[in-house]
Parts: sequence; C-alpha cells; structure tokens
Amino acid sequence: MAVTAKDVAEACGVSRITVNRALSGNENVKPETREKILKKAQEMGYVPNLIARSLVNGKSKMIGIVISDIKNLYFSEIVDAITRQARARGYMVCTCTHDSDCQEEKRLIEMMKGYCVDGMILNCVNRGGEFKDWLDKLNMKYVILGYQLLPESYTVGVNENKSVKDVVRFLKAHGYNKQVFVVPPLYGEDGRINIPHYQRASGFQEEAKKQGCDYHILYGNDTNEQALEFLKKNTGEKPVFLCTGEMFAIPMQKFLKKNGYRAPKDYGLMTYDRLMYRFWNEEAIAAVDNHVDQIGTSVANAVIDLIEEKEIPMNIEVPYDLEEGTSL
Amino acid sequence: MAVTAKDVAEACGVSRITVNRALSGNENVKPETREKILKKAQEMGYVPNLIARSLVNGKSKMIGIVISDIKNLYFSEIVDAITRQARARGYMVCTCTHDSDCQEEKRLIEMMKGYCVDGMILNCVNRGGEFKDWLDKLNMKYVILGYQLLPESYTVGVNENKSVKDVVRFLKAHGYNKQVFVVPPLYGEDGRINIPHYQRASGFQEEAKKQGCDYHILYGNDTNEQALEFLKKNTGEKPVFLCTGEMFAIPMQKFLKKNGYRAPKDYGLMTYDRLMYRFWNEEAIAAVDNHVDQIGTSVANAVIDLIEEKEIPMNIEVPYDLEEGTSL
DNA sequence: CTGAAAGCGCTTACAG
DNA sequence: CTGAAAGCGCTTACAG
Repeated sequence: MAVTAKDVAEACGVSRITVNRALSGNENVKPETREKILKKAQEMGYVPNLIARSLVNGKSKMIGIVISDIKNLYFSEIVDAITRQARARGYMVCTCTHDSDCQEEKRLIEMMKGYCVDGMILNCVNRGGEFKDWLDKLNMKYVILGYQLLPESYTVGVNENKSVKDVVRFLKAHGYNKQVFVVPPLYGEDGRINIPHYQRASGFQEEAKKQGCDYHILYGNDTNEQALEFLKKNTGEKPVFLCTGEMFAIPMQKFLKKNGYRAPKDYGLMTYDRLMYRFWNEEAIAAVDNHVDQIGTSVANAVIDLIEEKEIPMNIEVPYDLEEGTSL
Repeated sequence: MAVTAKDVAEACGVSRITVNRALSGNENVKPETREKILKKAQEMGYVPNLIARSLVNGKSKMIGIVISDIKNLYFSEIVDAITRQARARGYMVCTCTHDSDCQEEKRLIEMMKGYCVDGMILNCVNRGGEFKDWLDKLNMKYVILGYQLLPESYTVGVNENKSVKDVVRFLKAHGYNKQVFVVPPLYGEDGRINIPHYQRASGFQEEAKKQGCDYHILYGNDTNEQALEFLKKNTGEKPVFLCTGEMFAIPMQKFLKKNGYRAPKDYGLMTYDRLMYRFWNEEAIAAVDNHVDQIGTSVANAVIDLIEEKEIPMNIEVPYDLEEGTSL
C-alpha cells in the first residue's frame, strides 16, 4: 500500500513521532535529522493519510454539499464558488445530488455524516419542523441554501420578498404601470411548495398593490401562450413581464417574437439571474442579478465559520442588483 | 461528539463487536439481542463512521475528480453523470478544480491521495512522460478524461481523429465540397498544445485531402471576422464551417447573421456538442454529439472497474453521433 | 452466540 | 532533542 510515516521512520532510523514532527514543522528536531527526514519523505513519495488524521483530530476538513442537480446552472455556479472559497480556507468539498428526492436527500445527509464532513451545505427539498428535528438530531453543522428557507436554521440567500419589491418599483420608475408576474406552478408534483417562488409572488402582489399598479399573475405550464393572449387582448398601456427565471424568460421572448411581438417595442421584459447570458453575446434581458457566485462564497464562509466556532447571523442576506438591459 | 458503536453497546449492555455484527447483518447474533441493538441504534441516531472503516479496510469508497472548471458545461454534465453512476455502484465523489494550473493540479491529486480516494478521474493539464512518471509514483488508480490523452494510461473519451473524418464525409455527402475548419489557437498562453483540438484539426486535414475537398482552416482568436472575410471573397460553391465547439459556432452564426449571411442559405454550419442547446428551443445547429453523459458514465465505470480489479481496455472509445440540424 | 486482542495511520500528551 | 504509550472508531481473525 501507500508509504506511511512508519516507512519513512524506518528508512531514516528514527521513530515515526520524529518523522511527524519534522514534517509538521515542529522545532524540536535536530536540523540534520529534519533534513534527512524531509529528503527521504520526498523521495519515497510520502503523503500523510488525511483520514487517519481526521479520525484522531475529530475534524476532516471536508465540507459536504447536498443539492438537487449539478447540471442546473445555478448549482454548478454555486458549487464552483463554494469549492474555490473552501479551498482558500483549507477545506475540500464533496458533492452529491438527490434530484429533489426527499428520501435520497436524507440518505445522502446521513452518508455525509458517516464520512465525517465538518459541515454541510444543503439545498433541501425536505421541509418543515419534522425535517428540522431529524436534521438537528444528527448533531451536524449545516447551512441552508436559501434565505429563511428552514426555520431556526442558518440560511444564506437572497431575500426574495424584498428584492421583488425593489423590482416592482424599478419597473414603475421605468414607466411600467401594468406589471405581469410570470411564474411556473408553485406546487410541485409532490404537492410541496416552491418557497422562493412563493416569496417572490407574494412580495410582487403586495408591492404592486401598494404602488397602485395594474398587476397580473400568469401562472402554470403554458405561460408563453398566456402571455401571447395577454398581449393580444391588451389595450392601452404597454405591459412588462417579470419572469421568475431565464428558463422561462428566454423561450417566452422567442415565442412572442415568432408571433410578432417584440421587446421593448410591444412589451417590457425582466427576468431573474444572468446565468445563461454569459454564453451569448446578444442583447441582455433586464434582470435581477442574484450574484450566484457570491451566494456560493457566502455559504462556504458561513459553514466554515460555524465549523470554526465563529458567530454568524442566523439568516444571511446576499445582495442583488437590478441590471438594465435592452428589453425595457 | 457523534454516537459510536461503543455508545450503543453500553446502552444495550453488550460489546461493540456484537453491535457491529447486528448492524452488519451477521447471522451469529441472538434474535432478541439483534432487535434490541437495531432499535437502540436507530433511537440514538447511530451512523457508522465511514472514515474509521476506510482506515481499517484500506478502501474509502470515494472517487476523486480533478478537473479544470465545473462551470464549464462539458464538465458539469460529466460530473453529474459520474456522480450518478458512482452512487449506483456505491461510491461517493469528491470534486475539485485546478483552473488549468499545472501546479495546482498536482497539489490536488496529492490531496486526493491523502484523503485515500480509491481512484481518480483526471482531466489533466499536465502532459507527457514526466507527469506520467510522477503520477505512477503515487501508486493510485486513475483514468484520464480524453481518448489517448496520456500515453500508457487508462483513458476514456471520443476518438477525435476518427470522428472528424466521419464529419468530413458526412458534410461531403451533404454536398459540401468546400469545407472550412474553425478552431481557436491550438496552443494556450502557456505554450502547451490542446491535444483534442489538434487531433481534430489533423484528422480534418487528412480526410479532406483524401476526399479531394477544397479545404481551409481558420485559426486564431478572430475566427468570426475571418469567416466573414471568407464569405465575402468566396466565389462559386457554398462553403461549410465546422466549428470545434458551440462557444464558437453560436456567436459565429449570430455574427454572420448580423452581417447579412445566413445558414443554410449562404453557408453550412456544423459544430461539436449540444450542451447549450438544451437551454433553448430554437433551431439546432448540425452537430457532432459526443454524448457527454455517456463519457461520464463510462469513465465512472472504468475507474470503479479498476478499483475492483476488473480488466478494462487501456483506451475506451465513447461513441458519438452526427446530428442533423437546420444549418446544413 | 459473544467477547478480548490486535491493528489501520495518525496525533497528543507525557516521560526521559 | 527523541521516543513509548494511549487512543480516534472501526474490522478482522481467533478464542471461548
């Protein structure tokens, strides 16, 4: 098997403790001995066994990430940011995906515990107090991806309720009084609610009402068609569509274009995130940029702070920006 | 800290060995004792410490993935496929990224060894015999992402030299005798060659010559402009551009469109991969589909087969498809 | 059916 | 400056 400290020790005619001391930079080693050990270790290709070290130290320097799907651009960008920040602070990252399967999520979290990760970052599909109790019983440190997503837990994310209110005012300031919020079904096939989308939808409603806007909500799996109907029937003011994601905004833009409606001539368009945008050099849709990389960096810092026993706020808000584009 | 087998044993008034036997499904435990142990373990939230197990078993059931950048769609798709296949075979995955930094790649590989991964999947930026020697000295199992990328190593990928020849014939069969290969600089800033692109370029040249095509190669950072010039000066036959990636093909298509040239009216267009395509519902560019998910599945299987001491071929070719689109 | 012993590779006191 | 001892949580023989 692999070369161990013991092998190096034998090759040098000293004890493994001395080898360890030399390698760890401890001062109490005779310079010549140290030299010899370092040289031999190098020669023999000695790499310390980190899991043995974990076992005795009680810390693994590993962070577990349990998310739904890494092919999703949102997550690949977050995982990238987490990986970088974790490495910068001396941690390695293990990622696994549960495809929004509640049972699988629990299995993976237990597995992460089994591997003794020092902390976990969760994009949890399980919800509510029962899950929270189950999680706490594991006695692990964890941070939830998503602002205030799980009660009484450490969370990191954008305050969706607040940001959408900014958007309403932003659009109003751009002269749009007729505002249409476009959102896919809030409830999944399993009957569970999509909390971030719900936070946006309810915030939109509150603020649009408050601002005296003529507001509407398009909801469901056929929002493209609904939007087209809306434009056809619309009289008077030009409306703006606020889509809850690029996955909806971009196809909608194409669909409407095919049917003779163009932004910003016939309607305004705004979306969330600019993840796909980086692949193209075309006109930008106005967007709420949630700075996904910052979310990743923040959540990595949060969980590492927890691990290192630093105090952090319960719910960390990551800032967002409203970005102009050519679609308003 | 966490609940150990010892804790469960004490709670049940038996030895930890008995606990272990009950939990591992060993038959030699009195049914009542087993019942009691299973119940207590469940109650106490016992999760076996997998790194302690790794230490004694000499295998961690972890696979290390060392790649350049997970934000790259190619890699996020591969990592996704690897993760799924690895889980299906009982392995967990640790991923880290080196941003094409040769030193960092070596550090990460050593770190993976330190964490006792049973095998590694590498998208290596280091090349050549010296690296190969260094790698082998670590005495780890590894598979390289990229067909025949590192000599005398297990590799998995598409046979680029072969596939591009198919493409040349495919385009010829579509009536294109004037073929233009579009490739970014083959040498990076660091002077190292991009082997897959080189394999494609040289295969293209060989086959185009053999087929008696009127062939050209556009090469560099301004291939959009070069393509436009080419079309402007072009007389006679309609050419086809074969781009080495969507990152080049899609912007080129847009650029040419802006300048009044459209595919397939004024030119033909073919590209590699359909990774971005899944985000859109627009017309498809004809493409060599490398089935990136299959590459991921294959490379996961390859490394796990190695770990489990099964025989596998040195270089595994993953099949590709030539996909029709609306651009030819 | 059950347990005491040895060991995986390391670290952390403690003794010389 | 150097080493023997104990222990992290588990598993694998071996003994009763």
